[in-house]
Amino acid sequence: MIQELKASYGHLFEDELINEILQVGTYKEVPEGFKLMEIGGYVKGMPLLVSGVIKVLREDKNGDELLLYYLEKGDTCSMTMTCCMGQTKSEIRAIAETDTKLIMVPVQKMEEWTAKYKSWRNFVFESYHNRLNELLQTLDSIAFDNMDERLLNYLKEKARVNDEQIIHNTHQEIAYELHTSRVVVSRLLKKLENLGKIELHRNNIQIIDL
Amino acid sequence: MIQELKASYGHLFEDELINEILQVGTYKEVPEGFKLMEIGGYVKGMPLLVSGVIKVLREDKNGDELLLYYLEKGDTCSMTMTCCMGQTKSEIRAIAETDTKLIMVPVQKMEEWTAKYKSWRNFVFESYHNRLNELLQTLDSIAFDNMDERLLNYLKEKARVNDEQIIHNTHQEIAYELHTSRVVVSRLLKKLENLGKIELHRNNIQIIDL
DNA sequence: TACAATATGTAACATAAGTTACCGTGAGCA
DNA sequence: TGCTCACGGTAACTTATGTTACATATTGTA
Repeated sequence: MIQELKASYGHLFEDELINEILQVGTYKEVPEGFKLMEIGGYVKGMPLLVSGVIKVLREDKNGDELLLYYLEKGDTCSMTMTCCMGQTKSEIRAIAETDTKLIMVPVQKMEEWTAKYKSWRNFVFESYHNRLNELLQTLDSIAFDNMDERLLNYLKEKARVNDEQIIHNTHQEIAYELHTSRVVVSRLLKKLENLGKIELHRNNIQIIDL
Repeated sequence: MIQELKASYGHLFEDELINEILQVGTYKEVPEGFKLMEIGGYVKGMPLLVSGVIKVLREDKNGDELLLYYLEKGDTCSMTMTCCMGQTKSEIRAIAETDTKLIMVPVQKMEEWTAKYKSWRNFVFESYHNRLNELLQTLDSIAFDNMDERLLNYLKEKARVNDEQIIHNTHQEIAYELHTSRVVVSRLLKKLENLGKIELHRNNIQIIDL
């Protein structure tokens, strides 16, 4: 755990803080698809992402989903932080997009360290900053872009976070995360294929040139 | 200024912090329509809202706007906070919805007080929490609701923050904040009038029963 | 009063997206 | 092998929203 921590957070945190994290934090490995946080659930700890990707989702009245953003190495979940402080329930769902390694820190420490460590304060504020901006970008995309642009962004982001030129998802799964229907996704994907930007295969999409 | 501050924040902050704010803060009154923050602008201070309402807007590629949420008495602008810390530019525009009284605090103090005062930490975190949740609600509305529902929510919110049953806006202004066209707003407003929920007049809308 | 500017009403049409229905294909399994 | 099922392709249609155009009404003001 110590190497993992230092590799991802060593440049951010002073040694003393690293040591505190080692003492109270618990190391966790979760597989792809693992549900780390459910809507309405209470938050027991704050996750420090060491490797892997976590997707953060929002749910509508009918139980359908919408992808908000991804968390990556070095990130933490701001939603979790706010929930910790206020003792309120989670507003979002978090699911491991890939196999993921993380360190869970008890919520009480969070406030303590904010007073004690400047590096921790910076980390927390920067984290909020990043998350707010990601949320704004998602909002932009939904408010201002047509579905074809949103789909394009989705494919780009997905390829980026997974570091792969093949998207391993069915049209139905993509439709779900974009909060639209499978038919619409198939239609737009076919357009992209005709433009030579992608190649469609069963259960996966090969990215040619986005 | 001291009465204003104590009235709005006295129950939140300890006396010592109140005194510090009085020493370094500057009291400001701005009229309706005053632009407090522009997109791309750098942030000089953090606003503590004493009275009035501030609307926070996002801009698209064409320069058109979208209302994100309102700030009210006791609120502060999380975006500002994150910008202060990171020395980055503003992602949003903030405009006084009504005549507004506020106290501006220099950005350096922000970090200092986070270490020093537990009440300030709580305030900052709660503020983030509220803003994140408001942003999520806005996103829900845009992603999941039809325009008629969004319009209804808009009218309700507007009536609430201004504490008035009459909305003093043209259809064009409403369309602008909802990021749609005037014709669409007129159409949907007329529907609401036919349902007996509102009465339409020139330059204002009387709310009957939303 | 006459005029210009602004606000609103409304029709007619265009387009993006959602919906339903049905088909063929390929993968996995009995 | 043959069956089932998930996946993807596509047509046909509906609906919400955006667009263009024009009429009418109100307000302020020269």
